[in-house]
Amino acid sequence: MNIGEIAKRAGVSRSTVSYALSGKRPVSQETREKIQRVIKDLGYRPNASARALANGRTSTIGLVFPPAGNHYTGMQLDFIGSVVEAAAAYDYDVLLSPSGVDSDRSFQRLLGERRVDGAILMEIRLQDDRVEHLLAENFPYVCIGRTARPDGDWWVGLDHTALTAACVHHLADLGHRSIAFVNRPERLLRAGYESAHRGLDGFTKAAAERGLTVRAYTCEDDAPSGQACVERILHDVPASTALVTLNEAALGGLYRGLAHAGLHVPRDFSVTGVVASRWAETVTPQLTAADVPAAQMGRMAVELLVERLDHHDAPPRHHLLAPPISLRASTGPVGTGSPTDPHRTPGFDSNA
Amino acid sequence: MNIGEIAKRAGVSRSTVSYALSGKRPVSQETREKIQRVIKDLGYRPNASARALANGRTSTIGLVFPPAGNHYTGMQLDFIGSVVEAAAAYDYDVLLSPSGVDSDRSFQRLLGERRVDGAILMEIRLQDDRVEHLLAENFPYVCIGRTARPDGDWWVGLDHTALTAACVHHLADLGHRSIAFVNRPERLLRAGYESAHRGLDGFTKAAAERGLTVRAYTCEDDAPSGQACVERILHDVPASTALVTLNEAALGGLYRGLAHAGLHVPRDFSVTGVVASRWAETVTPQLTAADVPAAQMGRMAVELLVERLDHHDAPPRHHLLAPPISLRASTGPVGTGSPTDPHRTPGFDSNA
DNA sequence: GGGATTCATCGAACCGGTTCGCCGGAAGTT
DNA sequence: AACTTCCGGCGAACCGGTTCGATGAATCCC
Repeated sequence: MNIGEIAKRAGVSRSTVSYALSGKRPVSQETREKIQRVIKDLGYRPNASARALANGRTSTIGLVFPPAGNHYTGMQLDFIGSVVEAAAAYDYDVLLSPSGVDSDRSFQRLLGERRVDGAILMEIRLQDDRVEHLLAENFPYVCIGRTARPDGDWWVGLDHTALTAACVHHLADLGHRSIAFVNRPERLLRAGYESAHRGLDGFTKAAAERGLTVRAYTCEDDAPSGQACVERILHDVPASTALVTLNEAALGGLYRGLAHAGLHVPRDFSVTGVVASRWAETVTPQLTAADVPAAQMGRMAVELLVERLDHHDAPPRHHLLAPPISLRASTGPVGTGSPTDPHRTPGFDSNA
Repeated sequence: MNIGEIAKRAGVSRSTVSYALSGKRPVSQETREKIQRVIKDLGYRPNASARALANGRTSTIGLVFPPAGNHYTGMQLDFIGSVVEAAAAYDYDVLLSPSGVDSDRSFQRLLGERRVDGAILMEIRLQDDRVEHLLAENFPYVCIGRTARPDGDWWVGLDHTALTAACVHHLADLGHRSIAFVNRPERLLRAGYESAHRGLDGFTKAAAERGLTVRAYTCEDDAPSGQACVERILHDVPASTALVTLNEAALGGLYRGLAHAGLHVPRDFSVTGVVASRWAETVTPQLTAADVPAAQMGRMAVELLVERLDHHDAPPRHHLLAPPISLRASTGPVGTGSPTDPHRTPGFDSNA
């Protein structure tokens, strides 16, 4: 069922069918209606590959995000969902590419073989070879996150530096003097993930400003690691009374670790960080956090990309977001009781 | 940069370049090397649209899942991740389509315009018009979930009936006599989502067998709704001592609701259900649950689809999974104390 | 040494759309 | 009546690959 078949049955040429569909040249009322009737009867839809080949656009955007194996976080889910939804509104499909680096086969497929018109990159690194590559190729893209040189680039990002600093100030204002930082996995920090780096920077600087005792940890993206991380924190600095985290996936484990140590949140120990509100509200007590507006960021990324695709010479644009801290229930003033004096029996989780 | 350019620079015809690349006809060592050198120098990669047009296959599979707006669950994330990863192993890309029903524009784009070679459908309904449509069109697909008529169909699914029944028996064995069921949102139940229906069936039948007092609830896919749901449960049947849930996204809220009511899990109240292990381990105490092997299911779905694509006349296959209940820490024998006698102060979550 | 075989390569057609240039006839102008 | 203008539609070329049949040279066999 192709355009030739439609043309034949409508008794016109292929080009006339094409013009009737695209409207790029006038077609008489009469023939247009005849063509549309045939199309409807046969349930014809133009072949996407042929169309893409002819006009050089696939109407597809690539969403590049690191591979699984390790875990996905809920925030990534929010990004994916909002990107897909926003793209649909602009009549774009979304192709998923699980690539962390330039050299990935998947990345080459997507771009080299022109499967997509443009790309949205997630999990940006400060030095990101994917970005360098796209820049060199002049391939349209938008980053969710920003590299070390964000000027003249297309991105939508969070001001992690400001956000973690705000968390520190919030805790310092409540009287906390010894605070831990729970980062993303060490592997990601080493690889130069921007959120991990900028978050750590903001934390460190703000802590120095306030003269706090701090210690930074890395933690895998899962609950058991979060629990283990809290154990390390309390072992290293038993006087710790609060933590700031970027690690959404470990959050449940952090809470569990504190509960096992007999520490009540927020009475004995405060927890805050940078987390999507949807997940911050999942834990009990609900997390006081800088809410990551993941859905909004996904939408914005699509909007920027569409703009870039529509106007090939549009000047670079970006959005830097710094949402305020939402006060929920996981932070409070430093308690008077010793944190090693549990208010309830540790180890109530019998098979831990 | 196309195949003609490569041919010209290598001093051969276009067809020779094509054969050198595909290996479908022998090409002399000498010319092959020359061609490969030129290709490498120019960084050539064949255009995917042209290739798709010529050989009628896009090397892309569609992943059809309901739109956002409502929330995505973690389980869906696991499916998406594992499908993408498995597809990559077979050299397929994954195109996301946020469509719940046949009539969605996105669905029509994907299939009618032949953007994909096959589709994987998520969130199956007992009567699913998408499945009917694909069946009628003889379009290759695999369902994650099964319709009311699963015979002769391609799918990988969970035996929700058996799983919820197992949860009931587990609780009954522990002495629970009054159990609540927390289902997915009412909208989904009405729409005929298979997990919601089969899960409810299994729950109801097993409860009848064991002569238990039960009550079933629907609950939106988020924490606040979970909390509200627990309040309803305790209001309706104060003597309830356990619940079974299919609602992963509400889990955190269910726990919070119990905590607010002063009920300790598992001493005063047991919780179990059907949840991916990754999320079951997030909550404290960790959830005793039938672990949804989402990653495995995603892989299997891709394998089935690839088989179907490779052998167009392959007989229908499916996998029905019924993972055992993983005993963690959220269920226990019915306590001796009255459940309305809190062991700790309710409302400790100060801004709830 | 001539006919059959093998091998590497080429040219042309095709996949299913889009787009450009052109043409024939009706309408409008003087 | 002859000349321009306008409109609707047609045919051919093109996008960038794949694939089939044919061709010519080298090799083999009796």
